[in-house]
Amino acid sequence: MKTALKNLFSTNPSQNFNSYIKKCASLLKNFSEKGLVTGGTVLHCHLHKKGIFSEKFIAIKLLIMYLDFRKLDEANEIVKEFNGFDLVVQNCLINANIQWGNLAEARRLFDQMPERNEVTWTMLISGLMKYGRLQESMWYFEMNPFKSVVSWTAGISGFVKNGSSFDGLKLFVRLLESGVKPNKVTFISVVSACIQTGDFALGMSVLGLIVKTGFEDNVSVCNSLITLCLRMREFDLARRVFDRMETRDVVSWTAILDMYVEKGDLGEARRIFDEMPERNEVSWSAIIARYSQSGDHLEALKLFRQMVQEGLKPTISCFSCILSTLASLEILRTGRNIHAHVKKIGLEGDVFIGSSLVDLYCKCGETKDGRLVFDSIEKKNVVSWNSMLGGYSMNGQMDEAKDLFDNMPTRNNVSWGAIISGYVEYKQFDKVFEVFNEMLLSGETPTKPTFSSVLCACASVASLEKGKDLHGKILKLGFHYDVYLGTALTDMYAKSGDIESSKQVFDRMPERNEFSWTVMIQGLAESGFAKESLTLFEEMKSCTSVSPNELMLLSVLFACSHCGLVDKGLQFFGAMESVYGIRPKGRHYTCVVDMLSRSGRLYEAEELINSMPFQPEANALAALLSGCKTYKNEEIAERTARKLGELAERNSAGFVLLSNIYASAGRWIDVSKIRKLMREKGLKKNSGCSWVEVRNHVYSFSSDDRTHSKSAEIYDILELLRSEMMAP
DNA sequence: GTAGGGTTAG
Repeated sequence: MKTALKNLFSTNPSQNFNSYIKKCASLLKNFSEKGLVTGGTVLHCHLHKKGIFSEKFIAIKLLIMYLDFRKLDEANEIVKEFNGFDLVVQNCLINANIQWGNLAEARRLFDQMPERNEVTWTMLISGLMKYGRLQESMWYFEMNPFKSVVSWTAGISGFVKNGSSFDGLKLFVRLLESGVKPNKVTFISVVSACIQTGDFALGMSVLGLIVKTGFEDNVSVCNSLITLCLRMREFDLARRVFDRMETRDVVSWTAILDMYVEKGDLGEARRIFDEMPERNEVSWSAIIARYSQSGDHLEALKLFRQMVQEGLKPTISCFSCILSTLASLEILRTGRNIHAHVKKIGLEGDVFIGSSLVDLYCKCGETKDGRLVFDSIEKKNVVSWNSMLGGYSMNGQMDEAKDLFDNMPTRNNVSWGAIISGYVEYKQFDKVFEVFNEMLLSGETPTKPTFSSVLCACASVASLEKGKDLHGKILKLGFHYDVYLGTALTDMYAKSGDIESSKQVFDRMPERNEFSWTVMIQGLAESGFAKESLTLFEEMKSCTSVSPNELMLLSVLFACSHCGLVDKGLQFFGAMESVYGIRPKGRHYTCVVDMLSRSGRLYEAEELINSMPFQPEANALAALLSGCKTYKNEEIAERTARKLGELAERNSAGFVLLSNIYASAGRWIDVSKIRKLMREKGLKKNSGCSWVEVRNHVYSFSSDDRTHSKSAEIYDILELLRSEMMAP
């Protein structure tokens, strides 16, 4: 900005007046577009000093600039110079009012004008279209005595932008009949109408017309043709159009970049991006968005920083994309900075940015901040509602989530999925099935992730019946080829005790990932097929590139423990850190302690506990104690019980185990002492629970309360049964 | 040739 101004100030206006004026005009336009208020004001002062201000050409540019900046006093000064009744000046004022949304004022100005021209009419037509007032706009269109190609195009593109492509195309036919020649802008709008209707044949006949009228060499028309081919997934044709273009602009390059992005060829897209002669915000947005979507959040963040460093202003979509990247990485600090920046430039209420901010705050656990942003979004859409709903749901605020869900203006399958996944995550399984059934009744088709969460619920309550039902629905939709759903089905069958079906689903999966192998190895181990589990683990290691994880190794240790392969188990345990790079957790130690204790290797078990770098789980001590009981080792039992007592001070599991051990030894006085201690400390044992399934509804029962809605009746019947049984 | 219509990303 500074250099441009300096250049201008150093040239003498009288030398080449016309080019000087042109330079001023283009600078003013530039300042206006980029919002550079200072630059504009400085140039205005300069022109005033030189006395060039009276040039109408310049004065209009200044007026537009001040209107853009909303500097009304300055704008009024200029209007006064013209006594206020110049046609062009009036047109500028009408346009400004339309941009600001003051349609009534724009119409008032229009009505009181002594004469109007083509531009006056067109501005009103396109202005009304912009605000979706199609009928009014068409009324003015028909009244317009001038009807140049620009007003025809304003009408066509207005329809297209409002999603009424068909009306747009009808208007285009009328244009052809009227004898007015369409121009490049008309064709661009018409092509975009073809894209919207998805009618490729129509697109091709428009292409024919474009060639016939000689617009096939126009850069912008070709750009829109490339987009048409892309949307119709005619990638080769798109590439051909691109290749035969003589000149290409940044839009052409971005369109072809988008083609590779669309094809999922991120490598080629990146190559194009690096080779592009020029890049703008949209090109950057395209590549950043794709890195973010494909999960390479760090690369997306890197590119975003680079973009800002190169002095480009991120667009709304770019902000929203980078906010969602930050959400995935859970980087709240940077997110808050961007939030502050977005607020400063007045974009906080934007629906895209707002929804991303809601998501960011919720993913970082700050639902309150998320709610504040949500409430500030001006025109909420279903995505914003879903972000807030998902936010509550993922943070376990199910009451808030349900409340929001019930009050949503519109729901889609993502909304249903969000609330269901919350119920699954927070183990309210009866709610899961209730809401899922409601969803099916409403006619909504569940998404793959939704099926996956409901299957997880089936696995958790071991409901084979529901699981099979879901399997059927998944087959019908052709979702069974999906890795995640295949894995979820494998897990569901294994956890519901149908290990054969589980293995069958696993074997038929066209593709397996780390999770698929994990659930199958775990399923086999926990269903008592220890040898098969170990064989599968070996198969995975030798045939795939999947590397063992924490859970798999736990299953492997569990399997070894259950088929008495103590030394093999110890070998795996030893290899965990050195070979697989996984530091053993408490549960791995517990499993090995259990394995040693069961086989009577009590001293080794005790030694392992003592060598642990952190506190053992209460279960590890209990396993050792139970081994001591089996192999009658009073000495170790004594020491272990003391340790368990110490542990019990801090955690209820220890207390429960200790009291169980006392109970099995018949030491009832100690048992009641412990129970009393637990009550005093406010520790509560998680009570056991069982359930029955009646007509698609799961009823759960627990020992310590009467939560069932019909518990009074149930107890009455129990009493009745008891008296029946006692009767002689 | 000062005011009005268009294409790329989400």
